Amino acid sequence: MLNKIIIIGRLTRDPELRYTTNGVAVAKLTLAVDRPQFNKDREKETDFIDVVVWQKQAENCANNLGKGRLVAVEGRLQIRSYDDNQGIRRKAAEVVAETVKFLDWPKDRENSGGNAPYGGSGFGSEINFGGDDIPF
Amino acid sequence: MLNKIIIIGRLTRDPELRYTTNGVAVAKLTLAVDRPQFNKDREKETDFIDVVVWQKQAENCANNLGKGRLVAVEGRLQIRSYDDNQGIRRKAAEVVAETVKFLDWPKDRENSGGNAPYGGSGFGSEINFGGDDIPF
Amino acid sequence: MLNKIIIIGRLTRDPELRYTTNGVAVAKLTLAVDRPQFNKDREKETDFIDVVVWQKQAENCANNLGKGRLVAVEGRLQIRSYDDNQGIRRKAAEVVAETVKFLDWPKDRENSGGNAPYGGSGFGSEINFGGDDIPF
Amino acid sequence: MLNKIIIIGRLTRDPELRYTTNGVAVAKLTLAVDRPQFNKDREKETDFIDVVVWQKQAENCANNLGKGRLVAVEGRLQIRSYDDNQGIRRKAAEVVAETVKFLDWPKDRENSGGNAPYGGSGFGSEINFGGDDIPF
DNA sequence: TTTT
DNA sequence: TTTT
Repeated sequence: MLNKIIIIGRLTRDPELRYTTNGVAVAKLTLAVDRPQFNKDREKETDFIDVVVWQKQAENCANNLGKGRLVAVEGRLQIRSYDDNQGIRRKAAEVVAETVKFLDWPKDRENSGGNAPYGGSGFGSEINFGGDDIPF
Repeated sequence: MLNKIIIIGRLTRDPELRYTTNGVAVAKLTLAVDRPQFNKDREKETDFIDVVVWQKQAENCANNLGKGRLVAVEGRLQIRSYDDNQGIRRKAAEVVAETVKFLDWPKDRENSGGNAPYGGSGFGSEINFGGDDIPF
Repeated sequence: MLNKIIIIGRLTRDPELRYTTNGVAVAKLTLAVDRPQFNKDREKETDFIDVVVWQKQAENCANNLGKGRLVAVEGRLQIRSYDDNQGIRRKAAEVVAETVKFLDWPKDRENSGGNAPYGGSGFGSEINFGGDDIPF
Repeated sequence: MLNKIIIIGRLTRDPELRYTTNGVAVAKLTLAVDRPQFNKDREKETDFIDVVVWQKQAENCANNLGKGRLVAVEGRLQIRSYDDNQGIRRKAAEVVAETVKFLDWPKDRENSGGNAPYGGSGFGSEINFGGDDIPF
């Protein structure tokens, strides 16, 4: 019904860009997301979260991001099932990115992984009606 | 940079449907969102949040929702400036809905405000590539 | 840095309640979260997401929820590493719940997994139980 | 029922720190949150969002943030009603912060508005100060 | 396997 | 102005 995740973290490595057999770009990132550290005595804990980015955003990430970069990812949590090389059913979790924002761009020049996957928006669509105002 | 809100609440009244001069449907909902009540002695507190829904989703809401219905809204917080009837600059806050989910539909037959504002998606786009698998 | 997920879905089975060796209650839920279906021809796709709930909320869930119930979970995505029975390093993904809301309670009498930020959990509290592991 | 907002933006001015009559620290920030710009021809649009931060986090923000700084705020949208100086009922919208993350700290030394869920705030803590009002 |  |  609803599945929304927002994470901020740093890339543990450069993005990995591939293309599907249909020629669609897809990039894989891994984000290190530190957990809040309430107890200074305990060692730092980190979740390493795989992120999948599609299409133009994938190429933007591949071209503009690298290991160590800070990003915000908004997307959904996807649980994939697959059979490993011994034929055992395994599950893989990854975040399918809707948007990727670059947070530590030098001097913050405008910076995002490229929204609008279809040339459309999905969001903020109301700003595309040629200046229509809300009639209330 | 990022502006994402998710609220669950009940409609305080029936949706109000209008059309812009360009013929675009837009609905206005008000949601009563109860705050968590930590202290049973204190009276219940509620935020009444205005929600704006566009296009096909607007008509879906107008046709299917009514006062008292429970919905989940995902969108962004928009702060609009306007001049009141005395010429004083005022601010209005509203949530511009990206998606509206109907949560108390009888028997939960599939139920949403209608996504895909442009026929495109904006989200979950990766499921539209004709069955392409992630090549990792 | 930031790790926030919100999902709405139905329990695929009754909650499983256990206690850590330190006596802390922990419940495990699995949620079926349907993906938005843009193409009516494709079959419905669903993510099955494991959710871990701690303390009083865990007992509330165990006492009040059952298979098929609709809930909203807010929490964080946790990636755990472990060695399987062949000594191979595996990863498990689960949502650690901050709050669980019951959405289809009969007549919607007040309904939540039990918040109680003071002395209760708030968020991430589960990481402070002296090293208790999830007993599943 | 559920009310969660996450915004990333820059402070339009230095934080304003005050204390309630009960001695509780509260800071007010205003964030400029740029909307995604799908159409390069249209001028940039920005939402200016008021944020209220309580307790230790308020002092952390006042001591460490200034105009122009980039932050991520997680919290809830609060709609307050009040009477203006002409006795007219007005509404004010603000985000009550649960956490504030500093995103452009020099060299990213550890950096947050101060979480501390225990004895600290967690979420919604601001509603437990014996009726203290926001002193702005 | 991991980032600052 | 307000929902269960």
